[in-house]
Amino acid sequence: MGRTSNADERLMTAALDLMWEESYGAVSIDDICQRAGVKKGSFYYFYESKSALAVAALERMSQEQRAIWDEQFSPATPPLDRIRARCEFTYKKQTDLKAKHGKVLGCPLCSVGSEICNQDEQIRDKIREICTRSIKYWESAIRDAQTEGLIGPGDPAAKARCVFAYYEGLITQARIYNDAEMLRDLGSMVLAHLHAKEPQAVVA
Amino acid sequence: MGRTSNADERLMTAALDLMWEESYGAVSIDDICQRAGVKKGSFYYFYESKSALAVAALERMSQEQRAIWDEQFSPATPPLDRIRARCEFTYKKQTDLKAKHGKVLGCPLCSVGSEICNQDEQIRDKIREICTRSIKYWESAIRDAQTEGLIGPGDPAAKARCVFAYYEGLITQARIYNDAEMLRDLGSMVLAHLHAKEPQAVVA
DNA sequence: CTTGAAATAGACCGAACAGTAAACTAACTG
DNA sequence: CAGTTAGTTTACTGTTCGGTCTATTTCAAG
Repeated sequence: MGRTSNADERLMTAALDLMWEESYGAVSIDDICQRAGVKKGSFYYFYESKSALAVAALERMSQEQRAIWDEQFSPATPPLDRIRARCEFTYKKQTDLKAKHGKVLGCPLCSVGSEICNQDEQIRDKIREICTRSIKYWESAIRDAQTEGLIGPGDPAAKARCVFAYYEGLITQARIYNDAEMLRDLGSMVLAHLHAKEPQAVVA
Repeated sequence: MGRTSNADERLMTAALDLMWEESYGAVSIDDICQRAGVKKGSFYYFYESKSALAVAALERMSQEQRAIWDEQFSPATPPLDRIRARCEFTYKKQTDLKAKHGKVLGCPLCSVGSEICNQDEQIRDKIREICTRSIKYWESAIRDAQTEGLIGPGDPAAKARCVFAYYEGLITQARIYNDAEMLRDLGSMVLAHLHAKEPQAVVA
């Protein structure tokens, strides 16, 4: 009944893209509407605020990425290979984004999260939720690696939080310095961080 | 000749505080003027824009911190102790900031840098400059530690960038999760990252 | 004490902003 | 095809924003 629309999805796409490229605060509702090809009236028909749209857009992104994460961190894959796969994917993705936008965009969880965590509770909570969810992938890989004796002992959850901080920290540096090549050896760097025995044990 | 004023310094203080607490984009010139007790006319007498003020405020902060860095990373101190001192200082500072503001504020270089690096070239360049400068402290400590055989070989500059990314990444996580206790063992975590032989080799 | 430079005050402007209201259009449903 | 519902459009509001302008105040040097 009634006419159909995908304006809500176009708005999510536009909002995520814009706040990823620039920042949450630098993007106005008018900007989002313009990029999405949606009029302001329709915006408020679907979302009550920019904040609500951001929450929806982040959750959608998280769900879209889920299959990729599940594949990369498949228990059928040797645990350290999972980490390497994730890191190589990230390097490739940041490289592609730079080719497309001329800028390294980094990770919106980190850039937007750090920007709004003291301003907007809804977005902050959603980002925390997504981060916590993704740390579970790292944690599981670390636990499996420990079981196989590939890395040393110690609380896998704590190690996962550290690896996540390192991983996101490097991506953030790549954004600030606009240099995707800082992520070329991301896999080796992360595995070295975990004290994993490595073919090349060079890069710190 | 003419009257004197410290309004320019009050503006720098207010601007840094506000964009540290919230974000660059969330703070208006009016907000800064109000907190500084300065009228808009005076603002534009001293600075040509919010961006110019931010650059000045960041540079001033960097200069004010310089003595602290020089002391913590004094070549008279054993290299790994320098790193530990810096990390303990950071933990204490973030704890104090949380007690004062009710929120973990993290590091403005990272939060503001990640926010505006694709928007404002002046601020971005200033932040890169300050980051690059502070990485030199880490690099020198790492090189000295290598000389003393405390950590393994490998390009000290690259290692320093990694440590910096890890250090800032952990601080960013503490901001997002509003949990200063994530930084309690910052020193041990950073030293473990560097594969330094440690009294307690537990935390990853 | 005078004079002029340094600094302040605050009114003002236009643009951009978030948000509203109501008329209008398209499509499915019976 | 008539009615209903979902979605769209546009014009409009009041506010906040960045930025300007000019009159005024303060102070220190001559």
